[in-house]
Amino acid sequence: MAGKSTNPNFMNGVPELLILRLLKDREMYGYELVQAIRAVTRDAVSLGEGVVYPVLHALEKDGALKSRRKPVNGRTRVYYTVTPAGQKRLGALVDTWTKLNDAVGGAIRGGAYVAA
Amino acid sequence: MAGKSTNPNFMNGVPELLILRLLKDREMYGYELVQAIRAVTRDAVSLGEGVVYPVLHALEKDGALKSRRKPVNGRTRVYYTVTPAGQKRLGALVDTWTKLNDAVGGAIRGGAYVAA
DNA sequence: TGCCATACATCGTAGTTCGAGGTAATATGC
DNA sequence: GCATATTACCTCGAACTACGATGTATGGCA
Repeated sequence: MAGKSTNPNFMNGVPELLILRLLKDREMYGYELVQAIRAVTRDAVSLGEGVVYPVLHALEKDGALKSRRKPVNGRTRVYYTVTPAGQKRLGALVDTWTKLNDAVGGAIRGGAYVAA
Repeated sequence: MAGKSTNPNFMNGVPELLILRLLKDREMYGYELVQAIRAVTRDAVSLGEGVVYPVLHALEKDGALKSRRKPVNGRTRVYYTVTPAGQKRLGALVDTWTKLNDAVGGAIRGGAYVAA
């Protein structure tokens, strides 16, 4: 119920945010994203392929991403780029994240609840 | 799929953290917590009773909280306090939250991945 | 008396994330 | 030439959270 030795439960929504953010800088493919996320968060966040691919598909279906297939060395890679809708979505995500962050951070530090 | 007009999806695990944090300062009852959370986060986080009560029950079942019933003006309130186990759990939660926060914050701002 | 706030609680639904597993092709080591 | 690891895609079932709706009951107020 509490003891899941994998990623913590604050993770919800974070994969989507991270993926959009990384793709904003440059075109990438799924397998590459998996490693890029580990690298950019210095292993603090480690998403498996079973997380990344479904998010990618969902985002594309929602029109936030566009994909193109590109054969490289016989293997086929699916590269993703962020659409304008995706940029907007990323902006909203970052905004919400920041707000929530301030609120929770304040609660952790501030503690004191001044009753009416 | 994306358009949920309620709380964002970063919320996972946050209710538990917030509840433990508030109860660490002083004994409180469920209904009070619902409002305290709104107050302390300045409405950035708004948890319904359908969120707070189940979390309270789960935490007590896990030994992180202790409860006592106290009649006030004919109504019965269930007051909760944090156990040593709960304190430890809160500590771990805050730690994890902070780490994740740094990682995601860095990814949002930094963009570029600076190896070692 | 009717209504709202207090105060507890549970249920079904919806959405995420996770690990495990499955398919292929290329590169590497022996 | 052959086994293994790496690259690269993908899907599935299980588990968990969080949510709104709903239900019960009491006290205060008009």
